[in-house]
Amino acid sequence: MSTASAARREIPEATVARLPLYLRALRSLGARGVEVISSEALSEAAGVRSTGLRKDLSHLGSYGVRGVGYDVGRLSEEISRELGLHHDWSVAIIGMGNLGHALAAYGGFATRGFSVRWLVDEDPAVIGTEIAGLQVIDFADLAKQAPESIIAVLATPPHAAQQAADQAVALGVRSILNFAPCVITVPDGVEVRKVDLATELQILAFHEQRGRDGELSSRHFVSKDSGSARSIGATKERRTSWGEAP
Amino acid sequence: MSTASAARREIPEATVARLPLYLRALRSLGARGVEVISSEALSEAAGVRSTGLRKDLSHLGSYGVRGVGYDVGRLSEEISRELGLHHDWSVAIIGMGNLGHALAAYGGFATRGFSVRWLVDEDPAVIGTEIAGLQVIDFADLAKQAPESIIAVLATPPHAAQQAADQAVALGVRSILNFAPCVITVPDGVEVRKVDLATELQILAFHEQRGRDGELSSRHFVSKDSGSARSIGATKERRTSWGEAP
DNA sequence: TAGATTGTTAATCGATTAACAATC
DNA sequence: TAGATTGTTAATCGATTAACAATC
Repeated sequence: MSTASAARREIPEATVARLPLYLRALRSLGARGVEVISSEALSEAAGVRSTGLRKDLSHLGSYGVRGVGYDVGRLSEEISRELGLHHDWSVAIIGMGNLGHALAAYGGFATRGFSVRWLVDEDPAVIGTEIAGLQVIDFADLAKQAPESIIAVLATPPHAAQQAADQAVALGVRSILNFAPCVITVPDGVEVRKVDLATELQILAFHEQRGRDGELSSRHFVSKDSGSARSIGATKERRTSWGEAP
Repeated sequence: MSTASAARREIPEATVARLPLYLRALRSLGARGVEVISSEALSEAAGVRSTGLRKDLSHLGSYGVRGVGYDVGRLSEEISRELGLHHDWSVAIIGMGNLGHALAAYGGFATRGFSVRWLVDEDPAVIGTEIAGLQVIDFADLAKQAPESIIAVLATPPHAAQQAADQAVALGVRSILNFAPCVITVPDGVEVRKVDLATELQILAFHEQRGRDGELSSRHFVSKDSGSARSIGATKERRTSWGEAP
């Protein structure tokens, strides 16, 4: 399927991490009927610098038109393809506590290429119950039902995370999103990304503390990671209620 | 309170982002009765390289003893102080959908220096209800009750996030953790960090796709961001059930 | 053609790693 | 003293920014 010209471009890790932001912005623009957009405007919508955006996109190839900009639909397609979103990914959520429960019901995955298809727990009191339209199963059942490649979302308490990760890996899982606030160890070839909510708050606390102390020196708190604080004047559509989760 | 020697050390952003990981590992070690630890062992528990750990700690000062290691209690204290965790931070969660609900009930904040004290929504059907022992209030009430410095956790749907952020900022909030999958714009001096769940999955999908294609070239997927995939042989305590969230 | 905007090259900046001298 | 381990300096690496030539 891959042609000779498909020599695998190396895409910098920092760029990969931003592609989803561009895609998100493009989809939103597309939904509003925007068909062509400049790097300047797109970068603003994505919360990055235009020069960085162009550099990032240059790693994918040349999909823009000088003097004009980028075709929103075309660029969405190309980024989707690059991210591997042309087929849907199946997700298993492991650990049905508060967080696992919320993630199971979270609507934000389906719209972005992921189907939550399995909910796993080891507590007999939870197994068999229905959450967000799915039956909670145990690992043995997951092994039977999930021969294909899946992404595991770990939402167990920390003391159970390593064991759960081991079981997932034994099933062939090679991508894990870890919400448990602990380090998990996996074999080579398995990728782990982590989201630690309290860690994020602690980083904010650090800056807030520094900020108050150093008030008079009038620093600017332009965080590296968050990025979004950087851009000014981005789209400002408002209104409506927010009873439902993001 | 600050002495002349308290010339404000600049701590690199990358270091700040890792301090919470060190603290987490130290607390866990301390709870197990470990009193002294080498940079080598601590780095493994935290999922980083020992050389990086020492470099990070050197920004805080010299709290280790050559030939011996670090005092677990002392280092915990110093990092806590550096992060501003010697007083508890108050958190307001904005948006009581699935995710906001789960975050309100999430036990992992309290143990790490944060008190969730306010739950905010604008839906009259939700305001006044009780979640995790707290009454849901509206912004007007929050304005009355929260004169002090607070951290806002945004868990609204994307279309409502900017407005909610504006209202929070108007109340004096200067630190925002944004779970809504959109860019929000804030004035200088306000810091935003973001957590986008679908984005994390898309980054994993990218690597998984690459991995399968490039199988024969036997790459190693050592992600920059996740870091935890790097260390091998870290602590492996197991067992017990995981009915509850992390 | 003139104006706009991309894609790329070069310069800067920051973060990681390696090496090792200091010192317990 | 000998062995271990920190803290720091220098080298490498990668990511960001600036500048501008290519070109629609």
